[in-house]
Amino acid sequence: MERSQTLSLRERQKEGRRARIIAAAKSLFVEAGLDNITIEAIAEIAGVSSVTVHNYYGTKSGVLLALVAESDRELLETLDRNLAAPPPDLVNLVLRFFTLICDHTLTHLDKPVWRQVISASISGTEPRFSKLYRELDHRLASVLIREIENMKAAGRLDDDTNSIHLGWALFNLQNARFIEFIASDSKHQDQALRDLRNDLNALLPR
Amino acid sequence: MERSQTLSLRERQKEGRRARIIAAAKSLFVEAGLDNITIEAIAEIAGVSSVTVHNYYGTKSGVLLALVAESDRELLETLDRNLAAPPPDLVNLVLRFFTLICDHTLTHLDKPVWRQVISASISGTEPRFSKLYRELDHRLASVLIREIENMKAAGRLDDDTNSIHLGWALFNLQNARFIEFIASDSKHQDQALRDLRNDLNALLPR
DNA sequence: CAAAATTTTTTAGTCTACTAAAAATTTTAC
DNA sequence: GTAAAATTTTTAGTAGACTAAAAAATTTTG
Repeated sequence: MERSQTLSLRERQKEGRRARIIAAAKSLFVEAGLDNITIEAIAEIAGVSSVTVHNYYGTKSGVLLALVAESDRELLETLDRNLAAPPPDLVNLVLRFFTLICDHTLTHLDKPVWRQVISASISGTEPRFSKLYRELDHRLASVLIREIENMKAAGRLDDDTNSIHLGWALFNLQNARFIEFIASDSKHQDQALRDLRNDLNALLPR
Repeated sequence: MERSQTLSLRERQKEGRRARIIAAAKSLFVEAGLDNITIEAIAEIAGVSSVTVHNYYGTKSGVLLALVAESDRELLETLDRNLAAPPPDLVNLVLRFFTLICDHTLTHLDKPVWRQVISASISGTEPRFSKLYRELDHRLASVLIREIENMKAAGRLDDDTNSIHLGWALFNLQNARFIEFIASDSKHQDQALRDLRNDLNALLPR
């Protein structure tokens, strides 16, 4: 709050509007779902005009994108913090990774909203969405790859393992279960975890 | 054309309109993309009013759904026909499976349209879409599971392999690469195939 | 062939995202 | 404090999905 020297009044006001808009959108989206919310409603709660929302974020999906970008930053921090003590084996590494991701996503937004996010990332209508998601996937896979290399260095994994290929394979596997988890309201997280464990046990040599 | 006894004139006309609508939609979707096509345009080419299109299919996504349902039926037939001679090992089974799916999807619709399909199946806005997709995934995974059991019966696979778990794991793995393939215009099918091969080699014991 | 039943079309209208331009407001710079 | 610059709001409008009800057309039925 003491940085009035670096940011002009105008910039601070803009920042404030931005923050108010995504805060309003977040609560409304979770409350009623993306499709049932109008830009008008967001604008009203944020105390700006609907045209301003458009000028700031372009489209309704643009607002959602901003929401998600924020959440992504935190997820990567969370992973770095909580994967610190590396699990003893591959299966538990992936299960832990999966659990952290599920926990994180649900504390920020709910399933219906995440569905819209994943949906938008695939549809390609909003190229920024696709880009953001590709980048996030890359960063997440990198976390797994890093951990695999740590395990290799610690002698807990065969030396001729290809960390990059294995990392991506495991990421894709858990991501499929993540999407399945998000796509269905009735799918519980512990069930998804069991399914993933079955996947891993069926594939990996013991 | 000789079944005027079983189908009344009215039913045949309805059938005809239905067929004309999805044929019109198919060509228009591929030509210009879902978002750039209006119901009006579909109706005009099909020779009906726009209200009729709504009455028949509900929403624009509903039209797309009908298109996809048709394609699904054919895909399952194709798989049954072409997987007849079972490949010698797991990796080649999955690679073949993947190739058949990619080939089939691209002969029917193009990537932009398939993106909308996958996107709609996840968004959950159109519950029928999600349902159709869950069912298709189930059937596709069942094909893999069946082939795995054949391999087990032929002694080419360990007897204590859990076919169901392994089948789903492999399906999810190839499906992740399929979605990646569809999501990006620049991703070529042979590159996707190489990626999938790397996934499989990294995971499966040799 | 005429009445009844069915279905489509026409008509009219709502809703909301999104856009462009003019008008009003507010910050900034001197 | 005032002129200039930046930014928001107001205003006005387009487009297209979707809906409801009345009107028109067509098939079916006896």
